[in-house]
Amino acid sequence: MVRTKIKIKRIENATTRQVTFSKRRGGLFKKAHDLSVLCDAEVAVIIFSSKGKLFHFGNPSMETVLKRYMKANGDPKAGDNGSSTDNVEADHLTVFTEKLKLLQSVVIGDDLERLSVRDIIYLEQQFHENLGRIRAKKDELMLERNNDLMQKMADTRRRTNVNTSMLNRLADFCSSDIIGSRTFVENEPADHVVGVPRTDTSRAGR
Amino acid sequence: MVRTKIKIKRIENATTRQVTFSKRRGGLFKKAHDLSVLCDAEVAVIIFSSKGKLFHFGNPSMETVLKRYMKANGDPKAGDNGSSTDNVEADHLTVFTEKLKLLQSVVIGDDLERLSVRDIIYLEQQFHENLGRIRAKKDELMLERNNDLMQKMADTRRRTNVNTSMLNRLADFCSSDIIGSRTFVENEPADHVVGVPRTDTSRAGR
DNA sequence: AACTATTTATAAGA
DNA sequence: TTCTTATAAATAGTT
Repeated sequence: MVRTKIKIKRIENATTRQVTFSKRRGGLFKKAHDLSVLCDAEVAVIIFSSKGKLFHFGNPSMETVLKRYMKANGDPKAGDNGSSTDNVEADHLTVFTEKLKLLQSVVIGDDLERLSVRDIIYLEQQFHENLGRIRAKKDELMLERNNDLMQKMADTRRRTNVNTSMLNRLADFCSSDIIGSRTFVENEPADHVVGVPRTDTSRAGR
Repeated sequence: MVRTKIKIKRIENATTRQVTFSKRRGGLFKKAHDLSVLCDAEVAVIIFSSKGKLFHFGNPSMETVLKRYMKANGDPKAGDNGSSTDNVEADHLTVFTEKLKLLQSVVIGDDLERLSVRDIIYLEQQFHENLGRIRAKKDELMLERNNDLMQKMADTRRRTNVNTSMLNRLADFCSSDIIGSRTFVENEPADHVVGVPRTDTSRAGR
């Protein structure tokens, strides 16, 4: 985000992690507060630090929001509650995160320790195939996006050139016998084109 | 925040409020996710829109964080109930199968269609890293297994040789002057050794 | 804790 | 809704 861009992955250095936690916790609470005020929403945020310390924010209050959540979503332990567990639309990022987490747990957890050679070869194959699909999809997306960009640049250049030629004609017309012919330069060379960035599937092993 | 700075107070225009809600909800979930990953924290966010619709985010899961919150903070209504359903350790093979199924759904399902370029690059990275771990683990396992095998073969050969030499001595003793010296052949050449199969981690990126 | 150089989030407009 | 863009806000690394 700032002096340098960082990857969203666990910060290894404990001090840095603690500082970042403190800063971002404050930021998250502020965002939660702003959202609840601006949009008249009820919001609760619960955070446990890696050392187990609890922080929370609730508007109008933790209890209000949690009770409402239990009612809407079904308290897992507190007995029944009519019907309404599936009208919840989980956020897309949540779904994505849930799946990734599970994926991590397959490999990071001790599952890997307990697998047989046959299982692990199967797992390797699954990951390999999926990686291929993901990369194909990525290339497709990036190519698409680049085509859009090139299209836009072409449009811009065309418009610019039209303007330039009009200006030139205007200049010719106005000043042909006063200061001689003076033309405006184009502000873009004709071959200023964005190439397709290399997505380079062969380099996979970074 | 942008084209103009706004005051943090309820947005009166309903359309604007709805649009802002949608944008900021996404932003809040992303920040919550980033915090949990970067700082190894457990985070839950619950949002009710002004029209009563529920949205939530939880890492590692809503339930995990909420239970922990109840325990830490004292659940106002549901009295404690230590250890009921969550200390059950499911069968290992079942867990593994479940996880693989979920893994499939990440990529085979239509999730892939809905991902942004950023998400997909992240996903690629995850798969790539995990594939590396899996291959390393596989190598380790296979090497280990091979060492075991070699050990066993060496033992067997040693025992065989001992037997052979005993038989030879017995034969010498019993028949030295009946049929002359006859020795038993060893049943294995000395350099019959199993090589380590190539598992080739350099091939990671295809 | 304060400082900034950057990145990220986002309000308004299309 | 989704995209674009100018600008505000958040924040990583540094002091």
